[in-house]
Amino acid sequence: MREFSIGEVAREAGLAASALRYYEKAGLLPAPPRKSRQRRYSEAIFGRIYLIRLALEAGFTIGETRLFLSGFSEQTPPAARWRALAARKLEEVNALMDRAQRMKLLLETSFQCRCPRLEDCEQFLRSAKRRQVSSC
Amino acid sequence: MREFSIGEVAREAGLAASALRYYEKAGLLPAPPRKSRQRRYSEAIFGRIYLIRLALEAGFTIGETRLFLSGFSEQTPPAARWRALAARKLEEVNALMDRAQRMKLLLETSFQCRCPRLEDCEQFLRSAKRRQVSSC
DNA sequence: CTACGAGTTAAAGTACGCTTTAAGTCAAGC
DNA sequence: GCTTGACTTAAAGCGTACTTTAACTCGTAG
Repeated sequence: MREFSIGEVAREAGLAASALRYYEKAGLLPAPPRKSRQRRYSEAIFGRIYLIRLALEAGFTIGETRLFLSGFSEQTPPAARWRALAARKLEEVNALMDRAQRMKLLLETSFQCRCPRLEDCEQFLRSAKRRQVSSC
Repeated sequence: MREFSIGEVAREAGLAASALRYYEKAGLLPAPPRKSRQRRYSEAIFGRIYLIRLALEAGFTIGETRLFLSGFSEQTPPAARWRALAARKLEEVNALMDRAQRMKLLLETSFQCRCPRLEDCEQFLRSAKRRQVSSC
């Protein structure tokens, strides 16, 4: 099986080598064997990185991602710890989606608003929240 | 019209006084008149704060929020600058909603996954992305 | 007069996810 | 032997949105 240097892994995974070292320090990646001090990764690293990116891009923090990864290896089926985290995180996701919704509404309604004064627009936005669309 | 100290405003708005001073420094809030060095706010401050929180909670940065606020006062209708910002921001919102979706999917599918080994779960999650739900 | 509570400032600290820097190690090519 | 390029480390830096700290100024109550 092929071995990869940190630079190769970084290139293939689309990350900076420094990010990989950071993940290792943070306990997201295992410390790989070395050849004359340099890290040698096996193909398996890419799967791990995929999971890490999935979690991080999904909005998990580093700590949560570590928990996420260890949630699988420590117990079968996924630990209660991970389930609790997932439940808590689902609430956050819902808040996130609300936020995105509000953001969209803010953008769209203030885009529509032709009020000359800020104070009027404030009313416009407040009522847009309630009535979705109105006149100003 | 009643006047408010920074502490009163903070209490009513549910913010820290330090946050209000921070907003002022950042150009989000106008520098209010002083009474023996202390800030005295009028009722109008609450509307302004409402807009600021709306924008910040919607995911705007401080700089964007400043632009958002000044977008109204400088021109009528809202400046081209603000429109450009809004358009750019709408793309970000869409990315945000995608992210929230992915997050939800990750949480739900990994919640369902009973794989003993991380590597299997990786496959599970990968395929979940394509097929939405499958067996593992 | 003195102590208290609330306000003032500039500057430093916080958390997160990295990146950048400085200084050094190592194998390969000329 | 020397340069080149990729790697190594620890530590500092970055951007965002604030908070905290330290040292100070007030007005009021006792």
